[in-house]
Amino acid sequence: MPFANLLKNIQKHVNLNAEEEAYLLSLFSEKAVDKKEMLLHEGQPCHYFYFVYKGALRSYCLDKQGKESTIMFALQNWWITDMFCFLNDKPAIMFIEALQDSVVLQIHKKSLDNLLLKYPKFEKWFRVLMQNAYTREQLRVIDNLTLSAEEKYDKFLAKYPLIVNEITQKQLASYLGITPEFLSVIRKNKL
Amino acid sequence: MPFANLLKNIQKHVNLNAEEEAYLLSLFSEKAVDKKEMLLHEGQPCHYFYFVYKGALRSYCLDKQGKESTIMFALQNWWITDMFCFLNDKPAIMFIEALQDSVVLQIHKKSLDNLLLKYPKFEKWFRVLMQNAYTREQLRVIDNLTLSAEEKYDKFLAKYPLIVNEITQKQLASYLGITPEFLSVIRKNKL
DNA sequence: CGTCTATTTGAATGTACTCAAAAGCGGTGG
DNA sequence: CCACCGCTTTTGAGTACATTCAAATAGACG
Repeated sequence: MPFANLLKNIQKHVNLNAEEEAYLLSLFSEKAVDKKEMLLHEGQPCHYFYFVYKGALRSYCLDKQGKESTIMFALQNWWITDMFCFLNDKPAIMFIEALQDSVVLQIHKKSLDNLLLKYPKFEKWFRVLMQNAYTREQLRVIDNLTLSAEEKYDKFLAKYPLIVNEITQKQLASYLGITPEFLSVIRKNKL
Repeated sequence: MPFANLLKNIQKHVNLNAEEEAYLLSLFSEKAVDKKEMLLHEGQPCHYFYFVYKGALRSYCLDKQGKESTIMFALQNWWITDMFCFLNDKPAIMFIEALQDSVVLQIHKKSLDNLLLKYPKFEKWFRVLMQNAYTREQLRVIDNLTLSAEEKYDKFLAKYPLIVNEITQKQLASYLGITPEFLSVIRKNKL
């Protein structure tokens, strides 16, 4: 029942009648992604917004020296895309890869635009998503400005205990903005 | 004409008839803030969302050691508040201070809620604000993860040339996440 | 003019990085 | 099922970027 989770997620914010529900679901399609497969590649158009039905994904970007920075991890029931490029029809600046064999429900940018035009009640749902995303990123900025590497690591563990099992140390380091070597040292010092 | 700017700002996203316009404006009130005056103090309820009609504001928070971190600067026609606490009716974790003698147009959280309920078309306006805020913060996270202090400084100058004139070096340093002393060195090396 | 804060400068320090080598682990194919 | 390959993790030495602390100078404001 991939769509049950999706509906539940959206109905937290909007009450839907049968017609709206049917129309909404008609816009999503299911897509399986194998572990290590890329859902989005830097430079490609970013046409889809993804709901994680099952599995785990990661978005990251590369700087000019080839260093990876993880933007976010997405577990079950999370949404993920390269939001800036999705919203502005720009070529992607990020990669999105599957950390495990996963299943996503994807909606095309045009479909989302149509949805919001045809049924403006969905505006609220999307607004709340953006609100939450904004305040989450703002907290992350503050943490990056004020915390030491070790404190950032501790906070990540406390905030996202489920994510830690799905990712490598290198991926976590690239989310925290430190080197994998140094994260290794931090972990050793905890023992 | 403080309200003309406000209207123009909102009408970029929503077309309003006379009734909607009148209702909207009835929810805002004008407030003058002197330089160095606080619009919001940590721990206080954060009931208002502010539109900068004139002047310049800054939001920042203090960590446990008393170190300031600037969250954002807001010039004319920008919006500012402690968004997380505003949306969730929590006590503020930030301060908002006037950098110059300023005038803001403020709307109460309850008024905004009523506005969105009564005229759902405003959802789109607020959604777009949140979208832009989100993608901006995400870029800032990426910059913090990938750039050196000097690169962050250069990027800030390029992106916000108008802000630089309104703020002290200490305030800029606390936005970039470096010490004022080190920013002084960076600047000296440019000459 | 005097006071308070911001900025500059420099020396000593620290946190985290780079580079390199070894060990561990997971997946793949024979 | 084991052996091998590639990637991740560990470990350590040397280094760099940025901080801390302190003192001197400059600027802003009443």
